[in-house]
Amino acid sequence: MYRTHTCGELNIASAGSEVTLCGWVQKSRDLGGMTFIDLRDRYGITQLVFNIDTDKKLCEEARKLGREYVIQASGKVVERSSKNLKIPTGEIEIAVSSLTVLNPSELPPFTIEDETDGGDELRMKYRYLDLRRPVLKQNIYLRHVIAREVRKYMDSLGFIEIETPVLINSTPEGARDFVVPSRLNPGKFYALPQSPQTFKQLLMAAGFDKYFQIVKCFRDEDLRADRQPEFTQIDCEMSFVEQEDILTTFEGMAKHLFREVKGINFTEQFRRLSYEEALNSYGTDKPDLRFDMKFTDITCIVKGKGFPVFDSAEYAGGITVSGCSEYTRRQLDELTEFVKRPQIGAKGLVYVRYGADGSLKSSADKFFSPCDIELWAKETKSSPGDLILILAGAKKKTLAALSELRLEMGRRLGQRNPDNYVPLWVVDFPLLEWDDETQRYYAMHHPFTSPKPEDMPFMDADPGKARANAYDLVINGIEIGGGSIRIHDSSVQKQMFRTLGFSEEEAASQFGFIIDAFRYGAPPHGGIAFGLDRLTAVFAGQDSIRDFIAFPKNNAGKDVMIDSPSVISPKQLDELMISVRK
RNA sequence: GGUGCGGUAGUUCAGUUGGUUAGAAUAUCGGCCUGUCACGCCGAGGGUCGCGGGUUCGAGUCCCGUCCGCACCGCCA
Repeated sequence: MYRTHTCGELNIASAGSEVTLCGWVQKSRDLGGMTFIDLRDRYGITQLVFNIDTDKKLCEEARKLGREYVIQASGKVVERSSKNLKIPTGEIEIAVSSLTVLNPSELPPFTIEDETDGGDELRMKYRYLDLRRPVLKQNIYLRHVIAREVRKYMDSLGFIEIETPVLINSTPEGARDFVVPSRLNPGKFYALPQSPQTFKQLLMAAGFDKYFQIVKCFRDEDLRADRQPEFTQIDCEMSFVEQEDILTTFEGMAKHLFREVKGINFTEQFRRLSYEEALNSYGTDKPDLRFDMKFTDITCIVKGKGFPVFDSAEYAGGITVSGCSEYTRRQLDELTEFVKRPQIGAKGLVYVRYGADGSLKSSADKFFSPCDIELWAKETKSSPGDLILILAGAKKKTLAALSELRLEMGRRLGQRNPDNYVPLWVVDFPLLEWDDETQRYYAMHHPFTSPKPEDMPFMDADPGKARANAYDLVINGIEIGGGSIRIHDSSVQKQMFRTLGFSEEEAASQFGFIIDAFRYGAPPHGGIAFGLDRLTAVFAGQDSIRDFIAFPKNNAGKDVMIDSPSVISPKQLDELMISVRK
């Protein structure tokens, strides 16, 4: 037996007992006559002590131990004469009587500490060392706990976890697929699933009325801090349900997770916003509702006064920032620069300072009378001490820019506290989205999403107006999950394919199996999928999902530790009947 | 495909207007030290300034190109 205890479990109650611990040398403090060693494992740190008076030879050996040596130490648990109350094991130490080096270590390229001296790039290259750091261990553990609690909750409701295949077919809709050549079928390719969407619907047709799966999904698109080419979904589907059933069931799951993982009890129902409300009030379909700062549409009242910027604008909207009327010229210039960045793309920023004394001073005073400005202040429900920020231009772009500005102001006012959680359902998404480039409609969610029955008449006349039985769960401005009630009626499905511009043949060749299946009695069904990586990051109050994945990819989709992707041998290419263009 | 920021000691960074031998912290190594826990004190070693080219008497610093990293836009049903 290598060890009797871990490095995180011994305390004052264990004093006097003989124990054996294994772990890594985190740090040694050599005081001359005595040497202290912090021994680290997954569970914590326990101090070892060596005294030259007790055992000179052993003490000499201890002095030679380098960082990250793997050792085994036996001895007696003793109460410390000077305690460290910062760590759980800080009241005791091990008076070591025998020491074995299980494996020495070369000097690691960065320090294995929470406040490491290593940069991102280096840490990614030596990810297995990075993962030794307690902060990262906690992240990975948090992910495990969330997955465990998901399984507990789902099981308690009678859901069963079913695996679906990873080698499937490419479909042209949606994200780019990762493809895998088939050796047995030369010239043919599998694709990795972007989600198990069609398979979970087939499971409904098969009568598994409550399915879930914690499953890897793959999308060959550019990466972001919150987007990886392979990521994990909590994928769920239910039969004989309406939208309300899904929202209730999975709001329950979210509440269960908040309670069990974070100790937060949500007693009230989560807020709900329609897609349209979300867009008009916050400029985005995933608003951060930790603070309000709602948009006010002032297009009508600012037009026709001779200010060309406003007169030519399709939309003008403002936000009221409380308590910022004293913003300096420099701060306002900073905000102007912020919205003019190419990523945001506003042409400029109009502001009104509503002084504490009731005075109104705007950057467009030239064109507007005090009366006009007063009307703006009234319309935006501003009061003395506030700052009103106004953007104008093309509607879609301006709403998006104003949304970014709103988030920036929320951040500046400290209203985006990561320990505060505000979940939100966004509902009534549009069914379709027009694409200018290809001059056709695309399914906003996917082509199996059902239209709202009352919007069916739009399908032929004005498809852009049709709303879907689709919903997203948003927490603190992060899209955590989304789903829909699916189409189970083959005539509706045919109508959908028609609206998307698919011929019967195209629909049959791409989705024939699901169309076929639905001819044999598919139940009404719907579902939802949550991003486990994002959910974990949000629970830890972080923006990037990379530190919640044991072995993530970098910005360019590479794993720098194993140097992937890489070239394959001519022999392999030959077997796959593939030639690579030079 | 595009925008921005960055690349200097093992590591994290500083480096002024282009000017002497490129610095600090930390890590490492050696010495001292019996209650440390960010131990302390003394000393030492450690540099292809990402790479290539250009301007200049002289380039870490300016210019061009290129590679790499991060964030973002496009993209992500």
